[in-house]
Amino acid sequence: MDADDVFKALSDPTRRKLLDLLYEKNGQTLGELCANLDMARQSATQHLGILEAANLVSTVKRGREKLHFINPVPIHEVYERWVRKFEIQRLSLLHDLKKELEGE
Amino acid sequence: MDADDVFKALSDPTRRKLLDLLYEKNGQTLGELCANLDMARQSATQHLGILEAANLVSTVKRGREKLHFINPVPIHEVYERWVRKFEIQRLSLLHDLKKELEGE
DNA sequence: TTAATATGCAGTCATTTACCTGCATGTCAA
DNA sequence: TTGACATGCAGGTAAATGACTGCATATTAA
Repeated sequence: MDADDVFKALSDPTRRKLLDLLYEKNGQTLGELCANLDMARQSATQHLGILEAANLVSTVKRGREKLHFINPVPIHEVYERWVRKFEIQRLSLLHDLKKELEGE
Repeated sequence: MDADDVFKALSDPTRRKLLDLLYEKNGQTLGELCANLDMARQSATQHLGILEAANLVSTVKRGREKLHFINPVPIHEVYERWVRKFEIQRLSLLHDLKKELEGE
Protein backbone atom coordinates (compact mmCIF):
# COMPACT_ATOMS: atom_id res chain seq x y z
CA MET A 1 0.00 0.00 0.00
CA ASP A 2 1.06 3.56 -0.69
CA ALA A 3 -0.22 5.53 2.27
CA ASP A 4 0.36 8.75 0.37
CA ASP A 5 -1.97 7.77 -2.46
CA VAL A 6 -4.65 6.57 -0.06
CA PHE A 7 -4.62 9.67 2.14
CA LYS A 8 -4.43 12.02 -0.83
CA ALA A 9 -7.38 10.21 -2.34
CA LEU A 10 -9.36 10.50 0.89
CA SER A 11 -8.46 14.16 1.40
CA ASP A 12 -10.98 15.42 -1.12
CA PRO A 13 -14.67 15.74 -0.18
CA THR A 14 -15.84 14.80 -3.66
CA ARG A 15 -13.89 11.56 -3.52
CA ARG A 16 -15.19 10.73 -0.05
CA LYS A 17 -18.70 11.36 -1.35
CA LEU A 18 -18.02 8.97 -4.22
CA LEU A 19 -17.02 6.29 -1.73
CA ASP A 20 -20.18 6.98 0.26
CA LEU A 21 -22.26 6.66 -2.90
CA LEU A 22 -20.61 3.34 -3.71
CA TYR A 23 -21.14 2.24 -0.14
CA GLU A 24 -24.86 2.88 -0.55
CA LYS A 25 -24.98 1.05 -3.87
CA ASN A 26 -21.93 -0.78 -5.10
CA GLY A 27 -21.16 -1.21 -8.79
CA GLN A 28 -22.53 2.09 -10.10
CA THR A 29 -21.67 3.47 -13.51
CA LEU A 30 -19.89 6.76 -14.11
CA GLY A 31 -23.16 8.32 -15.21
CA GLU A 32 -25.01 7.23 -12.09
CA LEU A 33 -22.28 8.62 -9.88
CA CYS A 34 -22.14 11.90 -11.81
CA ALA A 35 -25.87 12.43 -11.32
CA ASN A 36 -25.13 12.82 -7.61
CA LEU A 37 -22.21 15.17 -7.84
CA ASP A 38 -22.52 18.67 -9.35
CA MET A 39 -19.59 18.93 -11.63
CA ALA A 40 -18.71 18.00 -15.18
CA ARG A 41 -18.49 14.31 -15.94
CA GLN A 42 -14.83 14.74 -16.87
CA SER A 43 -14.04 16.07 -13.40
CA ALA A 44 -15.71 13.09 -11.77
CA THR A 45 -13.69 10.82 -14.03
CA GLN A 46 -10.50 12.37 -12.70
CA HIS A 47 -11.61 11.83 -9.13
CA LEU A 48 -12.50 8.21 -9.84
CA GLY A 49 -9.10 7.77 -11.49
CA ILE A 50 -7.42 8.94 -8.31
CA LEU A 51 -9.52 6.56 -6.22
CA GLU A 52 -8.63 3.75 -8.62
CA ALA A 53 -4.93 4.61 -8.52
CA ALA A 54 -5.11 4.42 -4.73
CA ASN A 55 -6.78 1.04 -5.14
CA LEU A 56 -9.84 2.24 -3.28
CA VAL A 57 -12.06 1.57 -6.27
CA SER A 58 -11.96 -1.19 -8.87
CA THR A 59 -13.73 -1.01 -12.19
CA VAL A 60 -15.24 -3.45 -14.63
CA LYS A 61 -16.30 -2.58 -18.16
CA ARG A 62 -19.68 -3.84 -19.22
CA GLY A 63 -20.42 -2.84 -22.78
CA ARG A 64 -20.21 0.91 -23.04
CA GLU A 65 -20.59 1.27 -19.29
CA LYS A 66 -17.96 1.26 -16.59
CA LEU A 67 -18.96 -0.17 -13.22
CA HIS A 68 -17.27 1.01 -10.02
CA PHE A 69 -16.72 -1.08 -6.90
CA ILE A 70 -15.32 -0.12 -3.53
CA ASN A 71 -12.23 -1.87 -2.33
CA PRO A 72 -12.03 -1.35 1.43
CA VAL A 73 -8.68 -3.09 1.86
CA PRO A 74 -6.53 0.07 1.65
CA ILE A 75 -8.73 1.74 4.25
CA HIS A 76 -8.22 -1.23 6.48
CA GLU A 77 -4.45 -1.00 5.99
CA VAL A 78 -4.53 2.68 6.82
CA TYR A 79 -6.36 1.77 9.98
CA GLU A 80 -3.78 -0.87 10.91
CA ARG A 81 -0.87 1.47 10.31
CA TRP A 82 -2.24 4.84 11.36
CA VAL A 83 -5.17 4.49 13.67
CA ARG A 84 -4.68 1.45 15.84
CA LYS A 85 -1.38 2.51 17.34
CA PHE A 86 -2.81 5.90 18.19
CA GLU A 87 -5.88 4.30 19.71
CA ILE A 88 -3.74 2.46 22.20
CA GLN A 89 -2.29 5.58 23.74
CA ARG A 90 -5.46 7.61 23.49
CA LEU A 91 -6.22 7.41 27.17
CA SER A 92 -2.69 8.04 28.35
CA LEU A 93 -2.30 11.44 26.70
CA LEU A 94 -4.28 13.57 29.08
CA HIS A 95 -1.92 12.20 31.67
CA ASP A 96 1.15 13.28 29.65
CA LEU A 97 -0.20 16.78 29.19
CA LYS A 98 -1.06 17.18 32.86
CA LYS A 99 2.39 16.04 33.88
CA GLU A 100 3.96 18.50 31.47
CA LEU A 101 1.92 21.42 32.76
CA GLU A 102 2.85 20.54 36.31
CA GLY A 103 6.50 21.12 35.40
CA GLU A 104 7.48 17.67 34.05
CA MET B 1 -14.59 17.30 13.56
CA ASP B 2 -13.81 18.57 10.07
CA ALA B 3 -12.96 15.45 8.07
CA ASP B 4 -11.48 17.58 5.35
CA ASP B 5 -8.93 19.18 7.65
CA VAL B 6 -7.98 15.85 9.18
CA PHE B 7 -7.53 14.01 5.88
CA LYS B 8 -5.70 16.93 4.30
CA ALA B 9 -3.41 17.02 7.29
CA LEU B 10 -2.73 13.30 7.05
CA SER B 11 -2.19 13.40 3.30
CA ASP B 12 1.34 14.74 3.55
CA PRO B 13 4.25 12.42 4.37
CA THR B 14 6.08 15.07 6.37
CA ARG B 15 3.08 15.56 8.60
CA ARG B 16 2.62 11.82 9.09
CA LYS B 17 6.29 11.64 10.03
CA LEU B 18 5.75 14.41 12.57
CA LEU B 19 2.95 12.39 14.15
CA ASP B 20 5.22 9.35 14.22
CA LEU B 21 7.93 11.39 15.89
CA LEU B 22 5.48 12.60 18.50
CA TYR B 23 4.23 9.07 18.96
CA GLU B 24 7.78 7.98 19.78
CA LYS B 25 8.29 10.90 22.15
CA ASN B 26 5.40 13.12 23.02
CA GLY B 27 5.85 16.79 23.92
CA GLN B 28 8.80 17.61 21.67
CA THR B 29 9.81 21.16 20.82
CA LEU B 30 9.83 22.60 17.33
CA GLY B 31 13.60 22.40 17.28
CA GLU B 32 13.66 18.73 18.26
CA LEU B 33 11.17 17.87 15.57
CA CYS B 34 13.05 19.87 12.94
CA ALA B 35 16.24 17.95 13.67
CA ASN B 36 14.51 14.87 12.26
CA LEU B 37 13.07 16.39 9.15
CA ASP B 38 15.26 17.82 6.37
CA MET B 39 13.69 21.10 5.59
CA ALA B 40 13.80 24.64 6.86
CA ARG B 41 12.35 25.21 10.30
CA GLN B 42 9.78 27.56 8.79
CA SER B 43 8.43 24.78 6.59
CA ALA B 44 8.07 22.47 9.54
CA THR B 45 6.22 25.23 11.37
CA GLN B 46 3.71 25.35 8.54
CA HIS B 47 3.17 21.62 8.72
CA LEU B 48 2.70 21.72 12.46
CA GLY B 49 0.25 24.57 12.00
CA ILE B 50 -1.82 22.39 9.71
CA LEU B 51 -1.72 19.52 12.20
CA GLU B 52 -2.78 21.91 14.94
CA ALA B 53 -5.60 23.34 12.81
CA ALA B 54 -6.83 19.79 12.29
CA ASN B 55 -6.67 19.34 16.05
CA LEU B 56 -4.23 16.46 15.64
CA VAL B 57 -1.58 18.27 17.64
CA SER B 58 -1.90 20.52 20.68
CA THR B 59 0.81 22.88 21.82
CA VAL B 60 1.95 24.38 25.08
CA LYS B 61 4.42 27.22 25.41
CA ARG B 62 7.14 26.77 27.99
CA GLY B 63 9.38 29.80 28.04
CA ARG B 64 10.80 30.32 24.61
CA GLU B 65 10.00 26.75 23.65
CA LYS B 66 6.82 25.32 22.16
CA LEU B 67 5.95 21.78 23.11
CA HIS B 68 3.89 19.59 20.77
CA PHE B 69 1.49 16.84 21.85
CA ILE B 70 -0.48 14.37 19.78
CA ASN B 71 -4.23 14.43 20.04
CA PRO B 72 -5.49 11.10 18.72
CA VAL B 73 -9.17 11.97 19.03
CA PRO B 74 -9.63 13.16 15.42
CA ILE B 75 -7.97 10.00 14.16
CA HIS B 76 -10.40 8.00 16.23
CA GLU B 77 -13.30 9.96 14.77
CA VAL B 78 -12.01 9.34 11.27
CA TYR B 79 -11.95 5.68 12.13
CA GLU B 80 -15.51 5.74 13.40
CA ARG B 81 -16.81 7.56 10.36
CA TRP B 82 -14.63 6.21 7.56
CA VAL B 83 -13.14 2.90 8.45
CA ARG B 84 -15.57 0.99 10.60
CA LYS B 85 -18.46 1.04 8.16
CA PHE B 86 -16.21 -0.15 5.36
CA GLU B 87 -14.82 -2.88 7.56
CA ILE B 88 -18.23 -4.38 7.96
CA GLN B 89 -18.74 -5.01 4.27
CA ARG B 90 -15.16 -5.95 3.57
CA LEU B 91 -15.90 -9.63 3.15
CA SER B 92 -19.05 -9.19 1.10
CA LEU B 93 -17.41 -7.33 -1.75
CA LEU B 94 -15.68 -10.16 -3.51
CA HIS B 95 -19.13 -11.66 -3.65
CA ASP B 96 -20.58 -8.52 -5.27
CA LEU B 97 -17.84 -8.44 -7.87
CA LYS B 98 -18.23 -12.11 -8.74
CA LYS B 99 -21.95 -11.74 -9.13
CA GLU B 100 -21.47 -8.75 -11.38
CA LEU B 101 -18.98 -10.57 -13.59
CA GLU B 102 -21.34 -13.50 -13.89
CA GLY B 103 -23.86 -11.17 -15.51
CA GLU B 104 -25.70 -9.87 -12.43
C1' DT C 1 22.83 44.35 29.52
C1' DT C 2 24.13 41.61 25.72
C1' DA C 3 24.63 37.59 22.99
C1' DA C 4 22.83 33.28 21.89
C1' DT C 5 18.75 30.59 21.32
C1' DA C 6 13.81 29.37 20.04
C1' DT C 7 10.22 30.64 17.63
C1' DG C 8 6.96 33.89 14.78
C1' DC C 9 5.65 36.33 10.64
C1' DA C 10 5.66 38.07 5.75
C1' DG C 11 6.58 37.53 1.02
C1' DT C 12 8.19 34.74 -3.10
C1' DC C 13 7.97 30.92 -6.25
C1' DA C 14 7.43 26.40 -8.61
C1' DT C 15 4.35 22.62 -8.60
C1' DT C 16 0.11 20.35 -7.98
C1' DT C 17 -4.77 20.31 -7.87
C1' DA C 18 -9.47 20.52 -9.31
C1' DC C 19 -12.16 22.30 -12.07
C1' DC C 20 -13.43 23.46 -16.98
C1' DT C 21 -14.22 23.03 -22.52
C1' DG C 22 -13.87 20.63 -26.81
C1' DC C 23 -13.42 16.72 -29.37
C1' DA C 24 -12.72 11.52 -30.14
C1' DT C 25 -13.97 6.78 -29.52
C1' DG C 26 -16.76 2.93 -28.65
C1' DT C 27 -21.36 0.62 -27.96
C1' DC C 28 -26.26 -0.17 -28.32
C1' DA C 29 -30.84 0.12 -30.46
C1' DA C 30 -33.98 1.38 -34.04
C1' DT D 1 -26.28 1.68 -40.73
C1' DT D 2 -27.13 5.64 -38.18
C1' DG D 3 -28.23 8.35 -34.29
C1' DA D 4 -28.15 8.39 -29.37
C1' DC D 5 -25.67 7.34 -25.40
C1' DA D 6 -21.52 6.25 -22.20
C1' DT D 7 -17.11 7.06 -21.66
C1' DG D 8 -12.05 8.50 -22.95
C1' DC D 9 -8.57 11.89 -23.90
C1' DA D 10 -6.19 16.44 -24.51
C1' DG D 11 -5.31 20.76 -23.24
C1' DG D 12 -6.22 25.23 -20.40
C1' DT D 13 -6.71 27.95 -15.98
C1' DA D 14 -7.29 29.74 -11.27
C1' DA D 15 -6.35 28.52 -6.70
C1' DA D 16 -4.05 25.83 -3.24
C1' DT D 17 0.20 23.72 -1.64
C1' DG D 18 4.80 23.20 0.09
C1' DA D 19 9.04 24.69 -0.11
C1' DC D 20 12.19 28.74 0.42
C1' DT D 21 14.54 33.54 2.22
C1' DG D 22 14.72 37.42 5.19
C1' DC D 23 13.65 39.72 9.12
C1' DA D 24 11.20 40.36 13.78
C1' DT D 25 10.24 39.03 18.46
C1' DA D 26 10.78 36.85 22.81
C1' DT D 27 13.37 34.28 26.25
C1' DT D 28 17.42 32.56 28.55
C1' DA D 29 22.19 32.67 30.21
C1' DA D 30 26.62 34.82 30.78
